[in-house]
Formats: sequence, structure tokens, C-alpha cells
Amino acid sequence: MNLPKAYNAQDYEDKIYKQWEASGYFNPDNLPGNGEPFSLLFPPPNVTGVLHLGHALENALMDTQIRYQRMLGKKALLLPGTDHSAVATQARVEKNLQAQGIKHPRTEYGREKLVSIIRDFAEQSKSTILNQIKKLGTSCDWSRLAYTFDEQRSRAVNELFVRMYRDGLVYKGYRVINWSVKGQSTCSDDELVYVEQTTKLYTFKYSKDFPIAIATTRPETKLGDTAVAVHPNDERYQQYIGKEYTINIGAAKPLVIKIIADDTVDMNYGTGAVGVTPAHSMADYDMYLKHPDIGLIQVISEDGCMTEQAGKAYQGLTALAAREKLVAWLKDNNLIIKEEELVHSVGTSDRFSDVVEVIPKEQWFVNVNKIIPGKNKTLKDLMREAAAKIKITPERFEKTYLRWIENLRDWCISRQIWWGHRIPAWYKDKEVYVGIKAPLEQGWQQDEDTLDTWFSSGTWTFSTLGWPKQTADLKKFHPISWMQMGHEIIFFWMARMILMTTYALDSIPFKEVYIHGMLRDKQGRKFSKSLGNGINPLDVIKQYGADALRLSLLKGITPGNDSKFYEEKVEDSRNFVNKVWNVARYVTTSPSIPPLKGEGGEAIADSWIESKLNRLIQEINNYFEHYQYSLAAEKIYEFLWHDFADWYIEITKFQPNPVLTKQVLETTLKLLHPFIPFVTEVLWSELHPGKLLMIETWPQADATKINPTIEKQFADIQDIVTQIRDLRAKYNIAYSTKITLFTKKPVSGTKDIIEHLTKVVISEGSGMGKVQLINDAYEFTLDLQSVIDVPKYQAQLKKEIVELKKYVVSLNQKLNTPEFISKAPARIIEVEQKKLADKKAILEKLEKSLQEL
RNA sequence: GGACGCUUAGCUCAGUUGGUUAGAGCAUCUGCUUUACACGCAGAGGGUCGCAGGUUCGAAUCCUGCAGCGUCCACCA
Repeated sequence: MNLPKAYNAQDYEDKIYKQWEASGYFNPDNLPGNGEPFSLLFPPPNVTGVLHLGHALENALMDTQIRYQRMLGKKALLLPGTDHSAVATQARVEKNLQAQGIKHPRTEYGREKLVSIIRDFAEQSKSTILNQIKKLGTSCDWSRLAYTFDEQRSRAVNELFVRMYRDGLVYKGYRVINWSVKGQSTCSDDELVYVEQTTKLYTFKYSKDFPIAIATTRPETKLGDTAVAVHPNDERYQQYIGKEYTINIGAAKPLVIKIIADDTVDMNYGTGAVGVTPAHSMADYDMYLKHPDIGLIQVISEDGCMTEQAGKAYQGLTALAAREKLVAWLKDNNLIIKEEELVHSVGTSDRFSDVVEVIPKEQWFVNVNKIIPGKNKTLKDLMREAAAKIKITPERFEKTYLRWIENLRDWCISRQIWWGHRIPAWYKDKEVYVGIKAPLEQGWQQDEDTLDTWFSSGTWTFSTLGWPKQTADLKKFHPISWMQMGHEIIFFWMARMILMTTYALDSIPFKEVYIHGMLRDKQGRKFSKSLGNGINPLDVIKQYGADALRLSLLKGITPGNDSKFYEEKVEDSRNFVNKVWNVARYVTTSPSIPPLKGEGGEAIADSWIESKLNRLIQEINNYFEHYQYSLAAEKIYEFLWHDFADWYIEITKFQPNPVLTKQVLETTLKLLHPFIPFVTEVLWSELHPGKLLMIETWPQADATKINPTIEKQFADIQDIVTQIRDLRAKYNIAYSTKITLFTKKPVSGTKDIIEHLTKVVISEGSGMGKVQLINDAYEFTLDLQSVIDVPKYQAQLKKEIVELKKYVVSLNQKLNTPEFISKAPARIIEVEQKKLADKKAILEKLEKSLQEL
């Protein structure tokens, strides 16, 4: 075997990925054996651009999990896919077009042409993304590749829409919705991004005679007020409840304001009274539903300007201009009582980033509070019940999810954009038809609107498996065994999948969810286009390799918590990958080193490494079960580098055991494979030409090999070796300088190890030297006087003695405390007593050492 | 306003059910051309675990309060 000194990932990764693909083992149907199915589903990335490092983290998590499961012998499926992400993609393409000088893409191109431009963009983006996924080494089943907007998924979406419509869960209604003026489309409550803004809060009266003052930050909407709400128990306003007042503040018709009682009003805030504008506030609309007689007046239109109903003086003005004008009028009429600055958050559109207006409009909604026919439960109930059946890691996110359900309103699912699933509803005169396909007769017009992208993503766990057909895949792989996602997507996606699946399949969508944190840059900022701090994973891969990138993303993370990305981390992982490479290179090329005569020392090192290895396997399996990838990776890192390479391999240089060395290497490669699949696979093909590591059997721990006594003995040897090395380093004794170690006690099994690792010569029986090396098991005298600086060493010893004395005193005190003796468990007392005895012995020897010098 | 999270070495973070003198990587310093690896080897220094109380024989770990940072939610008009 002739491997280069340094591992160069670029020389191997593409080749290895092709081998994996060609093997067919990404597809669970081709895996050998009769293992249980294990399914894992890609959160489909948006086809709005390229994958960023956050996606790389997700890929690393998923692929590590699926490779582990595959090696456990399960029928492991990682199903890949992408999301057409309706609004996001259309907004993106429109922005691009506008940058090219196309001011109004929708009017200039028309529906068909614009959709086709978006499609081209999406396809382009999709292929970039799929290529990136391959570069990351993700072992997904490409034969099952899905897209939220492909034929199969569209069928599922339409089918579900129709079913929900027939069950009365999807309805068309006139309600207030969030409206992006810039995007000319609705958006759901969850799509709003709240931005802090300082505005003026005006406290005023509608007229001189009006009995109650109210406050608002948006005076212009007051042209559409129809009521004033007070708390039913508020004594100040009791007398007015139920009364109506006609006022005139400039609207087209004089406003009839009814005083209503509603317990959602906070008596202690402001004047304790709320001006109710049903048409332009979600909360006010809810009150209107409870008091429908107050009516609803729309004063702001879809273009963000005032409507005819707002009155001649205001019609056509932008909301802002109308505000100024109305404030001026109120001032002129001495109706303003107070003006104050107020910081509050305003909802803005996620995709078009303009302030969102609340306006009433006829739209399609999902009713979350209606009893589902035949089930005696609402969608909210189903979503709530599902939480108990799904294991969320970390658990705290379950609470977040449940609270969200409580606040959930009917979900507006229609969008006035063209990129997306067109709503399967047709109109002819006043007739409405909802069905999978258009009616056969002439004259039916399909609804112009498209569905919210999350409506399709919600079907993801089952539409990807062939639903509505009752496929074998659906039977085998649903519910999905494990999913991972970022916490920012819990409401958008996780909640919607639960809603859709519990309704359509009467089942939970997945058994377990792992919530990961957000990846941030070195300074802790989000990665974003506007900051320009984005990093393309491919650039990192090019420089350090996919394995290094993956490992660096997984190390140092804990479930649900954000992590930072920076290059030094990747470098460290790259160094580790190279270490793995060189360990394997050494193990496979070094049998020629002549064995030296040992005294049974090889038995200790061999049993020790076997013990450590089997302990490691146990730990790793435990970590995997608890999704502690970071800890698992760190443990293997530690073992491979600091146990296997630094100690065991160094010992095999004079006490070779080629069979065991190779065995340990192979087991370690298996344990590492889920994390760093490429390099381990390359090495495996060197060890076993023609075989694939990816389907090798995951190591099982042999508990009988775990031997604490041997581990303790070996730790003692390590201790002595380290002490000698420490002295060499402290007193600048070169390794070529031979120093002599005298011992009175037998050092069976350890002599060779100590001699070779420290380049000392061990002589028996004589105590000529002056430096005592002490630990629990061995006692040596080291003749160092010829080579060390004695006063310096004395000073060092004194310092150590002082510190040790302090510790012994405190330990002694603790052990003599009556409470400790009476209350601490016997196990602890025993440990502490032994500790005290050990430390005392060491202290004694150190003092003796000092005297002799 | 509510909820949640974070605060441990210069930096990035671990620390499982409370129990040896709190760990790792990076960075710093010292010494090594030891033929697998300088993407390396051998060492060293560096922390009153955010602050203040409490529970306990024993607290980084459990409880209470406070401070700073962050995230999410919300109908403060």
C-alpha cells in the first residue's frame, strides 16, 4: 500500500460518493438482511438559492444518524427533497427581474410567462442544491427524490385540500388577513416578522360629547371604528355599556360607535377603553365576531391607500398621509388629550419586508376549531394530543409548541401569487366546485390563487411516501422514525406536519424530533445575505474536505442551542482526519519493525487497549441513543488520537501485535464512519479491497474485555512515564541523554514500556539516586543529579510539598467531621479515606526526596 | 408584558442522576528534523464555574432573588 503522507480529500471524495451511489445501498430496498425499517426525511431546502452552512449542519446530523442506523443493520432510508417555497421563490425572482429593469414583472410578463421564468430559476437552484448535498457526502436515496411541487406531491396536496373542504375544515370566507402591499398577497400570522418601531401614541376623543377617551398609534384606522370596548367590570364605564353614539370625524358616513363590554380589555392600561376597528386589527376583528352587530368598515385598501369609505378628505391618500391629516384635524378640534412616544413591534412581511396591513378579504382558511366529522375533535385537539406521542429533543420545545396551539387562529392558506399549487376550486357564475380535477363542462374558471407553501410542506412525511395511494413505502416507513430541524421552523413546519398527518392518516407524522440550534458566525451573528457573511459549504469542502466540515459542525453542539462556526474548528477537524489517515497508513505499512523481547508487557498494553475500546463502544452507543453526537465524536477523537495513536501504537513499535492493532483500527474506523464517511471509506477499501464500510456491521461492545484493573495498572504506567517526561521537559534533558532509573519493587510488564517511552535505563535494586517518582503502584528512584539543576528542583519540590500539605490538612478535616461520618454513604467515605492515605504516603516520599538531595 | 435559553480558562464550548484537587480543542509559552503524521511529538502556564443568599456531610450541578446577553410569543389599544 502506498498512501501519500497527507490525506487530500479532493482526490477521493467524488470517487467515493460515486461508488456509494453505484452500490445501490442508499436505497434501503437493496440493503442485505431483514432489519427493521428506519426512516429519516430531509427538511426540504428552499429552491431560492444555494445551501448555506446551516444546511450543511442539517446534512451532517441526518447523515450521521442514518449511517449509524444503516450499520446497525436497519433498512435505513434517508429521503431527500426540495421545496418550491412559493412566496420566497417568486419574491426572489421578481426582485432579480426588477434589478434587471423589469419594474412590474407580473403585469409585464403575465402569469404563464412569469411562472415559467420562476420554474427555470427553481430548476437551476434545485440542481445546485442536489449537487451540494452530494458533496457533503449525504447518503440519501436518490431514487425516492421528492419535490413539493412535482406531480406526485401536487396530487397529494389537491387530494388533501378536497378532503378537508368536504369535511368543512377548509372554507372560503371574508375575514381579516395580513396583507403585504408590496407583495400584493396575504401572509399567515407566522410569516410576520416583528420589528420594533417608535411611534406616537395619541389619546383622544372622537368628539367633544363622546364620553370615553381612547388611544391609538394609527389614527387613520379610526375612520373605520365601529365600537369602543371596555371591561365589563370597569365601574368608570358601566353606565355607557350598550349605548350608541354617532360621531363625525370625516369618514364617508357618520360613524355609529357602540360601547361594548369585552373581558379581553385591560382596565389598567391607558384609558381602559379600546377603539374597535374590526376591519384593520386581528384583535378587534375577534371582538367583532363576538358582537357582530357593530359592523365592519374597511378604510384601507389593498394598495395601502384610504378607501372611499374613509371619506372624501382621505380617499386615495396613503395611510401615513391620512394619519397626519387626521391628527391635524383632531388637534384643530382640540380632541387630542395626550401625545406620547411609544416603542412597539410592527408586523412586517418576511419576504417582501414591508409593514403588513390588516385588511378584510375573502380568502381560503383552514378551520382549526371545527369538530371534524366522525371524530368529535378539532384540528387543535389532534395537534395537542400528538404532542404526547412524539419525543421532542430537547423537551422544552414541547411547551413552546403547545403554547403556540393555544394562540392559533384559523390559518389563511390562499396567496395572491402565481408560483405554487393553484387552489383546486372552480367557479361558474355563482357556483363553486372543489375537486382534484376541473369539471368537464365548459365555462368553469379556476381560482386564481395559490396555496401557502406550508400547506404542501405539511404533507411532506406522507406525500413523499406515495400518499394518497396506500403504498408499501407508506406502510413500511410511516411514521418517520426520526427528524431533525431548526427551532425557527417548529411552528411553520413541525406543527403543520402534525396537523396534516393527524387529520389525513390518523397518525403522528414522526416518532422523534431533534431540534438543533442556529449556526452563527464567529461573532455570534446570524448568517445573512444582507450582512454578507454567508459561506458556501463547497468552498469549505474544497479547502478542508467534507469530512472535516461535517465533524467541525457536529463537535461542540448540544440539542437546541446555537453554535458558532469558525475556521479554526474546521482546521482542527481536518487535522484529525489526517491523523486517522496516518494511523491507518502506519498500521497497514509497518509490520516489518522487528519485535523486541518483552517481559509480558505486551499483555498489559493489549488488554488495556481492548478494554478501552470496548468501553468506548458502550459509551458511543449510549451517546447515539441520546443524540449526543458532539460527545460521541469527541470520545472517538480522544480514543483514536490519545489512546490508540499516542500510547498503544507507540508501544507496538517495540512490542508489535499486528493482528490486534489492525482489529482496533478497523473497529475505530467503523465508529468514525457516520461522522467522517469519506476518509474512513477510502481506508476501508485499502484494508478490504472491493468492500464497503458503509454497510459493515456496527461494533458491539464485549463487556468481558472491559477490565478496570488493567486500566488502573496501565494508568499507573502512564503516570510514571509522564512524570519522567515532565522532568525531561522541565530540565531540558534531551531524549538522547540516557538517565538511569532504579527500582526496588518488581516492575513486571512495565519495564519495557517505561524504558522505551522515556529512554531511561531501569536498573534493579540500588537506591543511589535522589529523586523519588511515586504513584500508587510503583516506586522508583531516578538518578538525575548529573543532569538537572538541583536548587531549581528543590524549589519545585518545596512548592509541591506545601500544596500537598494544605490539601491533606483539608481532607483530614473533612474526614473527621462528625456529620460527614454519620451521613455520607460508606462508598464515599471509603474513597476519601483511601485518598487521604495515598496523599500522605506521597507527601512522605516527597519530603524524603527533598532531604536526600 | 409573558415564556424559554445562556453566563465555566484569552477564545469556542463539554460537564450525564449533587461525590476524587472542574475538562477538551484552539491560542500562548518551553523543548523536540524520535523514519505514520509539523495537518506532528513531549511538556507547561492559565478558572474563587455571572453576583448574592439557601438546601446538603458535600453544589458548576438542586432552590430563591438579582444582573447582563439572547431567542420566541403576545389583542398595551
